[in-house]
Amino acid sequence: MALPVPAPMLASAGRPPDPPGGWSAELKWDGARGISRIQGSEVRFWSRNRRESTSAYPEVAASLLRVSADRDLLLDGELIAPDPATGAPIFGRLQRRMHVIRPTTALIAAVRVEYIVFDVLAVSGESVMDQTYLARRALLDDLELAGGLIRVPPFWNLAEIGADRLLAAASEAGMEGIISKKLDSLYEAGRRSSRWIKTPLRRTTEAVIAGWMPGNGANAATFGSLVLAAHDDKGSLRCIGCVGTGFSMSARRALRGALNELTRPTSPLDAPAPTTVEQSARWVDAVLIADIEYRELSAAGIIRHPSFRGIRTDRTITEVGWPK
DNA sequence: TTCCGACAGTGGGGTCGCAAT
DNA sequence: ATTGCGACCCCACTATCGGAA
Repeated sequence: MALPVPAPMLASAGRPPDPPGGWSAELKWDGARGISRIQGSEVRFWSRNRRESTSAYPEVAASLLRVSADRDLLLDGELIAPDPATGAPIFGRLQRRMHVIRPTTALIAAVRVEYIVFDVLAVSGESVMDQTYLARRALLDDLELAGGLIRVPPFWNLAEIGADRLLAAASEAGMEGIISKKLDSLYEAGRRSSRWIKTPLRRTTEAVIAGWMPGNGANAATFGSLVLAAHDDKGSLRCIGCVGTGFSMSARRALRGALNELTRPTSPLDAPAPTTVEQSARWVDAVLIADIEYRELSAAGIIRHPSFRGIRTDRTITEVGWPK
């Protein structure tokens, strides 16, 4: 009988382990998690939430079938869409494929998808999740799956390569960070484990607080998120997104008090914000400056994965330039 | 009839705060 | 004191459906 498809093991966030002895490290791929099962001539994919996604990636399934050579396998990895120019995975590109149930051949040709296999969970129908990561990686290498749209990524001994060096290399290659994995750890299906630690590369910027969005539940009395803005290269104050995380409850209350004093009826921005913001925002005078941490700027100039770090008092709003 | 906007669904993610350990 | 998990948030993209053009 087929093994039930496990939910993937998840990494907790944090700095790379120190001391680094007994840990491996690899690059973090910006894509969508994919558990795959090869059984006879059938290949199927499941997402992080165990929703089947096979039909979205028919060409990847075909490629995986060719390299699997009739072995019964359960694999864990990441589906990515590389930038044709640099090879670095671009999440936005993958999104053009992710939700398309029956992609046309034109779409498949336009947006190449690759499967990065970084773990093996079962061989010949037998679970290997109770083997160590080091042992599973050895098994994975023996399977010789690389080829076509299938890649088996390298991993390093963290103590030998050094976290700082690998992070710098990740940044250089346009990757989203690194993942450290304890070499003797077992596969903890469905759990966010401290034996896998993801260290994303993040940037910081300053942003003008232009308003706030109402909150729900515990945040109904304060705010849901802050509307952020910055000056573009022409000096216009434009919305760069909203931040709704990173505040303690006491910071939320204090900020809401300060925002009440600054209320104004109209937007302080020089250009309209995105529709959803325009519809619900409560505007304030543009005088407060927030420290923001984020992953990257989207194509539309909106910060992705923002979190609030604090209020800056040593700057004036004219100094707040476009995030880099 | 065609086009567009709003909305839901699914993917990715970050934190806080409290209960359980 | 630490850890796990639920409850809040964030952005982007596609699919869908109803109403406007």
